[in-house]
Amino acid sequence: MDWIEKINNRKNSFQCKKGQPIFIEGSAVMGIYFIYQGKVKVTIRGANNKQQIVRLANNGHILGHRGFGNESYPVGAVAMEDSLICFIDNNTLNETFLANPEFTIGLMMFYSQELRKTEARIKYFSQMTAREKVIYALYYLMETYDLSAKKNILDIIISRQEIADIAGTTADQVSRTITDLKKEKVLNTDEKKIIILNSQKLREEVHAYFPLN
Amino acid sequence: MDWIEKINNRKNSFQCKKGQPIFIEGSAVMGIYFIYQGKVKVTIRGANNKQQIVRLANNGHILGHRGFGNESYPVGAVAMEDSLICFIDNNTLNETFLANPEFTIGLMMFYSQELRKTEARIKYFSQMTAREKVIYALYYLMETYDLSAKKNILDIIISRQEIADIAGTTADQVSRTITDLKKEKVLNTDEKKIIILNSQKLREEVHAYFPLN
DNA sequence: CGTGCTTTTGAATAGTATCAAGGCCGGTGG
DNA sequence: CCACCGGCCTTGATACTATTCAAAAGCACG
Repeated sequence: MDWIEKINNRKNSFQCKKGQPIFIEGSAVMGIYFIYQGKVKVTIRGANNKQQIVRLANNGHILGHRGFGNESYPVGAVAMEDSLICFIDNNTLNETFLANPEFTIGLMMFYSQELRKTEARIKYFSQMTAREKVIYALYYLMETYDLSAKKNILDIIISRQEIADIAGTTADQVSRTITDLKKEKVLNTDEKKIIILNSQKLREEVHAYFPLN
Repeated sequence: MDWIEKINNRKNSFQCKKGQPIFIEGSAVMGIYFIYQGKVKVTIRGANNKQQIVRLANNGHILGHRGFGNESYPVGAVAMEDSLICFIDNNTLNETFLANPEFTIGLMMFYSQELRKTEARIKYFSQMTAREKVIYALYYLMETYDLSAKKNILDIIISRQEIADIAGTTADQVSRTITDLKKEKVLNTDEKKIIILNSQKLREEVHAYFPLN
């Protein structure tokens, strides 16, 4: 995505430390954000403050776009590691839209794809078993935060509870499933990091839910 | 939504009978559709061809926008009653985007809101009980297809299975829940139509999942 | 007046969340 | 250096919920 370059002259970036919020659910929309460098989780609160991770974001990804056209952000964003964030205020954004229709179309295509992915996730949540949900969460982590080429290590430190918040289940179930997967030699853990031994097996188990291939 | 007027000069409409597909999941994207008059369900196939309704659409709503920027539609659309559909092909659409930036921005805002709604639904699916899911599905039906003013009748003929496909549960559970709600005097059924007796009660039960109020 | 489809209801089963206890590890303070 | 503490992870037992299967009733249709 080359949006960052297009708006680079107006950049207004800041540092965000691990665990620190970038913007808070329900707060007023000031503009949108891009991640220069870092890892961010986008969350939404449910009943009894149970939180659900609706998206994971990586370098170059956009944040806060759900607030566009609304007064407040429907979701919150929290840095999962020290991150460098670029902020673009509403005025700059609107100017860019009118001056550069192709930029607008590009952003619209991004929305279209996000919508597509999100609706696919609804299917997963309503039809998968707990085991499948956990596997899908791991698969999602693998896709978003590339495995380090050499050792298939998931390059992120993430708690069981956070995996559960992605999968839509409990930390207990995540732990059980990971234990099972270790016994089946599908993955291994080392110092809080997850090592994928058999990504093919993971793919097969959730494969039935994907459209086509 | 006044998009229809803006593109009215290029209109290309056709009739679609109940149960008939408007476009099919996985088929090539030709353009987008608007509903002049009718009721449409947007569905996505899951494992073992279990289908999930991701959205219900009514007069004036847009269809097929998920395909934008992709080769094939990720979802399918089927008429739930005889409907009049307006089709706009890709070329016309692209011309309109470049010629009319405000139209593009308007459509982008629509995407933003759809994304917002869809992500909220993920929360429902991962945290609600079966009873709550059914109530939410009824609530969704009420919001989308206005209750006929006089008698609080849901103006749509819909099977238990279809309600289950919205709620993400089974037809059995829908039947049980509806029976319970009848005993609780919350609703009643009459000749396949659902009559809401106590919409306040319905709202209260799913209320805890909504952001703010 | 059958035939087939949907709805309803019951019973058995499987799956999941919850609760509780124990283990592991890192940090803190004596 | 050791003891303690708190957080996170793991694992077992339990209770509950939901799905599945099966059967019967209702209904539309030819």
